Order: sequence, then C-alpha cells, then structure tokens
Amino acid sequence: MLEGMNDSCNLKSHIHPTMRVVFFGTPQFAVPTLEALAGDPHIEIVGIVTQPDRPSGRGQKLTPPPVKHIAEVLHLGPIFQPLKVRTDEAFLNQLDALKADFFVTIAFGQILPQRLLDMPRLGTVNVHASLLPKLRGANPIQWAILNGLSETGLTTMLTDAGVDTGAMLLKTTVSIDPSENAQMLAERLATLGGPLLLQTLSGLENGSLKPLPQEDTLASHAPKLSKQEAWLDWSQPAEVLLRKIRGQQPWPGTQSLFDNQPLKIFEAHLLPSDQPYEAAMAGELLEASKFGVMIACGATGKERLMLTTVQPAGKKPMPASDWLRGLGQPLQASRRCLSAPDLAET
RNA sequence: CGCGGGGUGGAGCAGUCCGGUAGCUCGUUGGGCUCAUAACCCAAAGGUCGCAGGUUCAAAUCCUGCCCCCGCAA
Repeated sequence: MLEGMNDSCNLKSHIHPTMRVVFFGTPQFAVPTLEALAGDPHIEIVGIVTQPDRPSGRGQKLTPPPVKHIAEVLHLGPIFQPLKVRTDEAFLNQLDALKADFFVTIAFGQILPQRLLDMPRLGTVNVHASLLPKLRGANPIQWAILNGLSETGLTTMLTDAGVDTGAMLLKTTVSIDPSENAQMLAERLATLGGPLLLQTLSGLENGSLKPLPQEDTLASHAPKLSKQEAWLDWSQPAEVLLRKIRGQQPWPGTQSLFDNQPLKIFEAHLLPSDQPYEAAMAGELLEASKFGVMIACGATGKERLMLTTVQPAGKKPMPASDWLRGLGQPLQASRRCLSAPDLAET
C-alpha cells in the first residue's frame, strides 16, 4: 500500500511539471479553493485577479475582498483588481504575459471576454456551485434551497462565452440537510472546491478528462437575488417562507416590519401538525413560548411558522422568545402583525 | 466627518425628558406541590447602571470627552 502510494507520487511528480495558474475569485467562498491551490506543490500561482476594493460597512470604509486579503497573507501575487476585465487593456496585456497554463475562476464576479479565455495554454476552468446544467447563474447555492432541492454540488467546467454553459469536467454531489441554510451549505461546498479543482486540472493536463457538453434542455437558472426579495410575504405557504429564510442567509436575508421597524428573521421552524390551525391574519404574532414565536401564515392564515432567531434594528440577533420578552405585553389581545411594506399599503 | 438605534444582575427590556432607596418578564439556586413536568406556589443569590471627567447636598438620569455593539445606505 505504502509502496504503491510512493510510486504513484513519484510518477505524478515526474509527469506533472508545475502548472502555472492564474486565480480569479472574490468572496469568502473562493478562499478555501485558493488556499488549496497555494498548498499544492504542482501548482504555481502566477497571478490573482479579484474585484477592486469597495466601500463597505458602516462609514463606507474601503474594504479589500476576502480573496485579496488571504492572497496578501499567503504572499501570493501579483494581485490584479481591474474594474472591468473586458476593457482594461493594460490588465489584459499583463495577463497574457504571464503565459499561464490555466486560468481558474470561482465566484469571481465578472464575465471573462473571449480574448481572456483564449490566453491560457490548457484552458479556463470554472468551479460552479451547482450540478450543471441545473442552476446556472449568480446564486446557485441560494436557489438550490429556495427550490427545495434535496441535493446539489459543485461542477468544474471549461468556461466558454456563455454564463455557466461550458463543457463539464467533474462533479461533487452533496445532500442538502433540511435544517441548514445557504450560509452553512456554502461553507460546506467551499471546502470541496479545492480538491475537485486540483483533480480537474491534473485530469486536463494529462488528458484523462473528457469535457462533456451540457444538455441545454435540462438547464435551469439561479438569477442574482436582490435586496427587495428580503421582505417576507406572510400569505405564502409556511414551507415557502421557510425556504426563503434558509436560502437567503446571509444575503439578502429575510425581514419583515414590526412597529414600522425592520425585523430580520434568521431562523424558523415548521411545526408538524395533524389538524389545521385556526384562521388568523397572515403575519399575526400568535403565541410565545420559550422555543419561539408562532406566526400565522399562508393564504388563509391557517398555517404556522415558529420564528426562533430574529434581529430587531439596532440589536444583535437573538432568540425570538427574548425579543418578545422585551416587548413586554401579552400578544393575544393586541393582534400585532408582521408585515411587508407593499402589503402594508393595502 | 453618509443617516439612525443602542450599552442598566446571566438573557431581553423599563426607568433618563422632569436628578432623590435599582424595577419588569425570564433564567439560575434552594424549598414546596404533583404519579409527573418544560406547569404552578414560596424564597434566595446575583448589578462599579459601557469608561473617564464635570455640575450638584445628591447622578443610571444633566454637561463634556472617549470606547464598544447594531440597523440603514453604499
């Protein structure tokens, strides 16, 4: 066993010369993959491309993207932060001069022009967080949960001019736990990106991997979410609401209005029930227990969702029971409701 | 200097405008009730009121400066 491993390692280092790789990525999701590449002796990272520092947080402080931060910590470089890769002539020339074997992209945030895709000797490989051709687009992890899928995964592909339409290389499948949210799922998937990508690169390099075209008729889409979609419509079924609450963490999140103040909803649970509940106003706060706050929902107000973690404006996230405790008053009599701005108009 | 809310026993809050004994709902601990309990009853412990300075007979409360947390916006 040990001998065999040694042999294969020697063999590997023999036929695999160091691969020159340029890494394109921006958010935290891309960081573990970058770390995996940086730690592999057969990979030489000859450039990092990431989005420009952007004003972020309270006070609009200019903040570097996570990939830039980790690249600096690991002393990787050079780092490029073109505003638009498509039109930045100097940037394009610099990248061409790197004579890379591969470009790899993972959650970079800009579409690469054909001219860029043609530069690396062995191609441009993208790591996409879905089982392609399902969920092409910007927010595949969120939509996997929003759509109620039971499994999703990662796909490596050869990038072409379309968005996530390139020929597929390797996949990893993970099952989606009914209790996990998009953030937890993203963290799980992020750790799988490095191994999958390394396997893909060596497979491409030694010719053992055959790209498989995507079946376009099976494609589905995961369009970019917007802040607007954070508002919950309590007349929707409890199950749909729960998917939003799980699928939109941490962004754009889910929220509702209470006393004209935003209340973020972080976590909720569905309660098993044999009999239907009594009708109530959608969004009405019904009862509190140490476990959470019961909300009426559904078109007829006969469904229930138990909020367990919420965040009022100006406060940290807290157990829903704590939030309610601070309000002080018994609920039943007052018939207080959570609402969305557009619903409040009618 | 982008706009705004907040810091009070372990948690969430009231009290601050109009200075005068530290309060509520929970939790914790002990006891009781009960076949039993996450329920109920009784009791107890636990707080330099973010920090510093100032005003005052007296400051959680008024004045000044600072630190920290968070919502919005981007």
